[in-house]
Amino acid sequence: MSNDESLTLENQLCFRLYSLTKLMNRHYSPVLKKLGLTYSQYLVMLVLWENNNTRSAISVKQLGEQLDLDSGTLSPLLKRLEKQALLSRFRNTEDERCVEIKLTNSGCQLKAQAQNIPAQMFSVTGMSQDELHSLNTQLDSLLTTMKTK
Amino acid sequence: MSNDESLTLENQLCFRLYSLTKLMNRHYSPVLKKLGLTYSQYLVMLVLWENNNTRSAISVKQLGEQLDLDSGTLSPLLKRLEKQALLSRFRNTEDERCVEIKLTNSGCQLKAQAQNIPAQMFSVTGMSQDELHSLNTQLDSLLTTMKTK
DNA sequence: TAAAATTAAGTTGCACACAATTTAATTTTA
DNA sequence: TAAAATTAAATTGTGTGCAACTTAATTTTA
Repeated sequence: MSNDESLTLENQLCFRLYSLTKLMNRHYSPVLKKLGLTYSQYLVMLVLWENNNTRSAISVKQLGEQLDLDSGTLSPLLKRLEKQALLSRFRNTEDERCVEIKLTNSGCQLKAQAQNIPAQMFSVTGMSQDELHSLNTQLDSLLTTMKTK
Repeated sequence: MSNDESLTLENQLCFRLYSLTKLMNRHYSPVLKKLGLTYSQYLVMLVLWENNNTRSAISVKQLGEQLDLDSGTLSPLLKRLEKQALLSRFRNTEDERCVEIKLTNSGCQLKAQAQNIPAQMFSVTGMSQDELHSLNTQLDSLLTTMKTK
């Protein structure tokens, strides 16, 4: 491919990822709005639900590692979720630099309302389980490569 | 897969797309910074370069259709590019509702500095041309499906 | 152990995305 | 053709992402 051809929208993997991410967000938004969540807030809740976080806590730093987000993004986002009473934030007594996040009961209960979202979103893709799995594998390998470069 | 398993980060296509888009952006940013562009601004410039836009103009609406962005995003972004003297904006005299965008000479000249970016980014993916083409095809089909639902 | 370095959150500032609204121009239609 | 509807940009407000910086706590090291 010539330099000139490479420099077009339709030849760019990145534009496809960018467009798909926006499109995904637009499909998630109306569904998540019923739970009072944005997509990023939903990701945080996924991590907390996954760890059955009502009992044990997770630090902002750990959350940031799992979601690949820094405190500049997470701090205000977590404050909004706290204001909605979905989680609570408190300083670790052993190490006062760390802030720990715990689900409230209502944050834990919200999980029930989210149970059908993955299936709903899967149906929007129009893909088979096999196609989805294959695409996930390719994207994982790309993620791994790009993280190390 | 159970509802509970579906509701985890690692099982979500969307999280992969979201993470990859952010990762791509982090690889583009330092490269684009040398040209004084953000990734979104780069996309706009790609469309303008592609249409050899120094002579013929393109409306904000057309730009928005190609990039899937609305005026709420494009209007301030285009103003910033105008301030950098990369493009000019003027009302269409036939239909005063429309604003037309034209590259300036310096905006057109910037293309030369962008010529090697696609190859540079391709190398970051670590993929072969065949793998890239295959992934692009899969993402295109997903884009098409999700746009119509 | 006191000073220097590191670490974790939080803050500030900038640039998107996008919903919702506003303004002005054009087109439709009653 | 005057009123209603539509269209194109721009504006406003909210919520990310992230770079750069600040603050406070902890760890390292000289």
